[in-house]
Amino acid sequence: MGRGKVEMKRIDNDASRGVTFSKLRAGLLKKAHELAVLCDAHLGVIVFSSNGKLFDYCSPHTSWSELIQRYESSSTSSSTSDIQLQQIPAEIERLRQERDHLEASLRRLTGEDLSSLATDEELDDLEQQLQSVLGKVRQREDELLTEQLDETRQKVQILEDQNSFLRHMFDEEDYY
Amino acid sequence: MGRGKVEMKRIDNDASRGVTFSKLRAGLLKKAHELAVLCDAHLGVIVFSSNGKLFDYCSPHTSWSELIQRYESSSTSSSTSDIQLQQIPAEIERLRQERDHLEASLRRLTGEDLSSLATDEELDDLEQQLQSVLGKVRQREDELLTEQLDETRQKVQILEDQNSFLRHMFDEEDYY
DNA sequence: AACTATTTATAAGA
DNA sequence: TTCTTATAAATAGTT
Repeated sequence: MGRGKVEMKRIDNDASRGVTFSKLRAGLLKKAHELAVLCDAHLGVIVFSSNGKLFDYCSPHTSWSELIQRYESSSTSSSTSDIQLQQIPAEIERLRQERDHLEASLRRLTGEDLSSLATDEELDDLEQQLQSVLGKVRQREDELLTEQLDETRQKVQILEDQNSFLRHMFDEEDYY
Repeated sequence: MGRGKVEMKRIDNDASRGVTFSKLRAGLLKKAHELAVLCDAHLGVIVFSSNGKLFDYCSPHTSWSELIQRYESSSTSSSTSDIQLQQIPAEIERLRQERDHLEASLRRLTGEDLSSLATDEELDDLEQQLQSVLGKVRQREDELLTEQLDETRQKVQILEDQNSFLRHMFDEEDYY
């Protein structure tokens, strides 16, 4: 990509290898981010330059320990005999599934992923649910307003009493 | 890159997200290989699709255990070499917090915990959000109806054609 | 799974 | 190093 093609082999010249490294590394991490965001993938990239400097990327809502654990459980069948250690990954997997499920519910409820609701009936249910929540919200707003009105009325009452008292005192003073 | 720009947000449609995932994943791994070969870098990429399938790349003359070890010693000053055991409790904690946060968001959005929204303004924001989702849902319902109408009209067209053809055949038969 | 109109990445030059 | 620009490459929408 650029003014000319490049052969797929190590760039000999030290300086241009460094420059190209910076450019390609930036491009790679950007692409990684795009894949993560657009496709909702969990991913990570680790890069060491030829002189040992580290660069890395990890998708949102992901961590390297998650990636490495999932990698190991996907690619190898562990033969560890330690029961406690074996139960930890199960707990992690349970939490991940719970999280993924909650994320999906949230997306549905915020209308971010309506395409997963294919039928009239499902959409109708969601509409009902939203209407019901909207009703609750409005009711809560009413309550809040009523409370505020009550408070304010009480204040008015107190102030009127004070006012009347002061006026009375003032009137009495006039007699002297 | 392509016929149109794409917003940097999760692709809602399941099918196109899958297609895009395949394309972008292939691109990412190719770029990773270019960086490794051209610039003599040691690098690795791990990708999990949103439905949990694993893909990975590791540069030539490199292994994941090497990358992880170097990553550990580059990014932390810890001398323990087992990244997994060290980070498991943190990972569990991270997932729990993420889950709790999602649960809280969901409760707010379903109106189960409106008492946590104390001010008029917060309630108003929620009302706005719900209205907006409701709008999207109704729009989606309309789309669905329109699609169904189109399909049905096409069926009518096809049946009318067949009908007319059959009628024609029948008429011709009468001549004999 | 192919095709192409476009967008994006980047090699070379300044 | 950073900016520019011509060109190669990737890919979004389409078939």
